[in-house]
Amino acid sequence: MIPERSLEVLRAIVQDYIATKEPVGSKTLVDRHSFGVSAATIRNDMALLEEEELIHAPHTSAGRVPTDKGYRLFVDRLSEVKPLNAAERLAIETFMTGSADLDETLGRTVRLLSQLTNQVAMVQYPTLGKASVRHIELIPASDTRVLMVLITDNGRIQQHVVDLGQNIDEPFIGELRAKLNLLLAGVPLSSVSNKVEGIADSFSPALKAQVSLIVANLIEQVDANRQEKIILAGASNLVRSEQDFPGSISPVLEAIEEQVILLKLISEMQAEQHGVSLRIGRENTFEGLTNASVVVSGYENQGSEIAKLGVIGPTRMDYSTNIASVRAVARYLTKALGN
Amino acid sequence: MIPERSLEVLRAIVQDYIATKEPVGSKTLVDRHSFGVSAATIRNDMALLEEEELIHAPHTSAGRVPTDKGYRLFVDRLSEVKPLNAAERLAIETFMTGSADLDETLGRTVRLLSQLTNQVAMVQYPTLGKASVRHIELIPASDTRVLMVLITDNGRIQQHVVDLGQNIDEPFIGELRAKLNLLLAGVPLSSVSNKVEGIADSFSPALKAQVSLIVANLIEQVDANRQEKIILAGASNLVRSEQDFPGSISPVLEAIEEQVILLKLISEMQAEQHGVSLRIGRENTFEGLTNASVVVSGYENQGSEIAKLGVIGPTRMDYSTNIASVRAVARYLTKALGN
DNA sequence: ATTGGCACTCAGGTACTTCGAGTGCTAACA
DNA sequence: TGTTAGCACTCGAAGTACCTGAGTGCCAAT
Repeated sequence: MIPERSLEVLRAIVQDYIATKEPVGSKTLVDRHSFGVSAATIRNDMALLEEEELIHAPHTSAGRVPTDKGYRLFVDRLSEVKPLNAAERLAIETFMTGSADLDETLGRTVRLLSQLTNQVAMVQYPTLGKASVRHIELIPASDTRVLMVLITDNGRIQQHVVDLGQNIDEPFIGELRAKLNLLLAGVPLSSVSNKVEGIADSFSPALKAQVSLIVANLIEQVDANRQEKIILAGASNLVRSEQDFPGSISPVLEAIEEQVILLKLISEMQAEQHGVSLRIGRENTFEGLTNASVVVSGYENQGSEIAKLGVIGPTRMDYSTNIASVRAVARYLTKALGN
Repeated sequence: MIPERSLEVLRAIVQDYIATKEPVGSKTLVDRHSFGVSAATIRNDMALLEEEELIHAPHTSAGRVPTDKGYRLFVDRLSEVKPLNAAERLAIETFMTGSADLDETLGRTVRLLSQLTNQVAMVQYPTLGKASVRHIELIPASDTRVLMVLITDNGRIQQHVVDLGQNIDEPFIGELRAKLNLLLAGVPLSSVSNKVEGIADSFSPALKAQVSLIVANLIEQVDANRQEKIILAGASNLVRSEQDFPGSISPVLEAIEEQVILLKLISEMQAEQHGVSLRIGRENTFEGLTNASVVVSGYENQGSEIAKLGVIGPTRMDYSTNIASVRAVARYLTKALGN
């Protein structure tokens, strides 16, 4: 068990290092904080912390820097989530009001989050996993093409154009639309492909090909929607904290440009405490993110989590405020989606 | 008038500098190229080029580097557009086939362009300026909300949800849909707001409020669509060429994250030769882009230019291949949109 | 357990030197 | 007139040496 004062020393090291970017030594520590003991005593504590691999000295005659493990202990046991100040709350309020459109709401959210944290912010589009079909619309969009619109009960709307390769028979389209809606209204997206299986059989042989085409597209669309999407903002913030990344930030930038990586990362992260999930440094198994930390929180609609949002930055980030910001933005977004 | 051989020297300097990233001196020049004259003669030519402000010496005892003006003369008069090699053409072909959806097509295009050029690539969404209405659809999306879909004759589809604040009367929606389509089919987007002006009067007073709401939303949507949009890819390429940006790349990244700046920039650029438009270094009046070059080309649908695409990189970029790539991708995109 | 004392380490800064690629100029040459 | 060889000069980059001081670990005393 690590004694109380040693943990206080760790907290002080993390805080000072985040604030100054400088490795922090025993002397600076005692006069910046009032421990009531001498520098030599602090040194003993530091030796203990080093043994526990919570801190680490870049070289013999330098101060100490927290390790990933040190940061982890800090956020889990030593840090408090800083409440946002009035200005920040105001920024959130004004940023989030007055947008009805999902695209715009999420766009604003991601920019807000990146401004608030000075990190790279990401927002995942709502997954359709638990959603069900509210309505399917088929609209002739040209001589041979039909626009298919899929509306889900969480308000998400997806559209896709299907080219039938032959002239459209409007009454047929109407009939198909009616049948599809009868069959699928209220059906969870996950069961759509089962439900529509035999539908082509109820049409005349001449039309079967067209029905199959449209149905195949519908299924593809439902599936494609499970393919999730992420939007980013504030990549330049990463460059500003470049010196925090040993080597180059290039791999980091590449990783965050690759949606697949981010989606995988996000999906692996389950809410821990405060409703926020963290990955610190090497806890990220992804090549290129081993010097980065990720802060993620879920946001909800109709009482269940539909997607996540968060920030990515150097391990030397201000966890307290970033966790607070991510959490607050997630809550406001949940609220905004409530309408 | 600058003599022929001096221009050849300039060409050699630009090419060598692009290839090596090193300021190029008279000696290296003569043994890399066969000018048939001595280094001293080349030095005389260089003195001339320096007087014309086409090249510039970073310091007294270093080689020369092209100025913005030098690059400009190079691309205007000395460079040939390199034809793409087989592998590149293949990459374009495979990348662009098999996507019907506009979003996906443009998404692929921008990634393709960034891969091809190793620069930051951008693609502007088609403007609706010259487009006209093909069809308007109104679909109840919940008890009180209506999904409005606007289809334009260039195949673009926009949707928006309107909350009527009261329960929906389906026959009324049907009537309004019919009237709107009768009135607006084939009408250019720019005239939509004029056309629909009096439409509310043809409905009973009880319904006027709802009609006005929907119409207002329609107009807003048409206008909002004139607000253009750009997608980017390959920001990490910028970081890889970081040393080409004196000071920091941070302002460059900020500039390209700011859609408004890019849109303004793009709109100012009119096609020059080869159908491609260039801005080199300080020709970009935007703060933060004064060390960057921009290569842009328009792409077309139905015979008229609908939007632009291009790349952004350091002034020390390979203009010949980048111009070729931008032009080729623009053409393929035009072709892909033809279907 | 805490502290003062002390020898030790080592990154980073400063000062100095060397090296060499590249220059501009001049005088000679074709 | 254009070209060339020769030469003195410049100056950044790289190497060397040295110093400084923040920080350390350890020990003996409290």
